[in-house]
Amino acid sequence: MRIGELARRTGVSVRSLRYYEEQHLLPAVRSASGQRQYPESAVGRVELIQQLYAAGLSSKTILGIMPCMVTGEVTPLLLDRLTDERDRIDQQIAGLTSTRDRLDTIISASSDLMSRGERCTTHRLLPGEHLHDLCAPVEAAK
Amino acid sequence: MRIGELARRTGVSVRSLRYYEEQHLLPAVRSASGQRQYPESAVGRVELIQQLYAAGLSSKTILGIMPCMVTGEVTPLLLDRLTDERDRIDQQIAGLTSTRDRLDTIISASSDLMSRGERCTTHRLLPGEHLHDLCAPVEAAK
DNA sequence: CTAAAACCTGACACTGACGTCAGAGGCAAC
DNA sequence: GTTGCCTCTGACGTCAGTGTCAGGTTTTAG
Repeated sequence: MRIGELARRTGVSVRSLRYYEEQHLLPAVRSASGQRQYPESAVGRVELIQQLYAAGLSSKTILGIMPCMVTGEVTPLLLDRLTDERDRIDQQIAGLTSTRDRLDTIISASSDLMSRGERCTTHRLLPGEHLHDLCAPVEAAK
Repeated sequence: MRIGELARRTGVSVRSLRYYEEQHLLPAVRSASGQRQYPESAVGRVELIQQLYAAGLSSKTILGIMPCMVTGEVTPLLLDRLTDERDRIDQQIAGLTSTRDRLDTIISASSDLMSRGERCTTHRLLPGEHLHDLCAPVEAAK
């Protein structure tokens, strides 16, 4: 398969695929004329790369854990890296969940109040202060 | 409070605080000599900004939803924005969870095998292919 | 055979949230 | 006053992943 088809099938730009090769994430065999040739398995590999990118891993980090997916051997070092990343993602999820809940609280309270025709002006968003304390411009400091 | 203290108390760099002001996320009152003065409430505000940044919101997006936290009035438009962001975060969490599970599967299986002194060489990472299919360099294509 | 479409390399542009540096002024302690 | 730390503005640097363009070769369709 050539690069254009792989791009179409994965929804990833040709430019990105070349970049992945540059980062040694997606090796490609070259035809006599120098064109990149990919096997079927490249589709899944690109999707894996995209997923890891979406999870906030850098190309260097992906490269670091790729060997275990390439050779199928999981050394203790690789296992450590995988565990580190998993834990990082767990933390990220925790943070996102907390942010989500915070937004959700506002959304529920607001739509609740709005449905009763009231204006939400006193709901606490930040600990220890009321909404209007956040009004710009910030007033005189201590 | 001056910028240095705010930086220390929030763990955010002075540069970032100035950047937040530039983005109209964190207004500051100026002393006669031009130095920024922040009220106590700025601490919570900075933390909120950081949390939203961590959730992947851009400064423009944060600015877009900030009014409801500033004026305390939640217009239907703002409610829409909040809901959009909450939904986006939900999707992000879903993606991360799936990635996490994927890593976790590898981790469990590998440590399992390693504890039995075996080498993990056939565990399926990508649908339809075995690990060693991912070996670089990729072999001849169709 | 020829034109269009796809591919190649190399390079520069861009975005966003900062880091960093230069040069200048402000402020408290001694 | 002067020493030393804090702050100011302005500007350029960084990083990662991509977009985009130029100028040239290869493949494919008619």
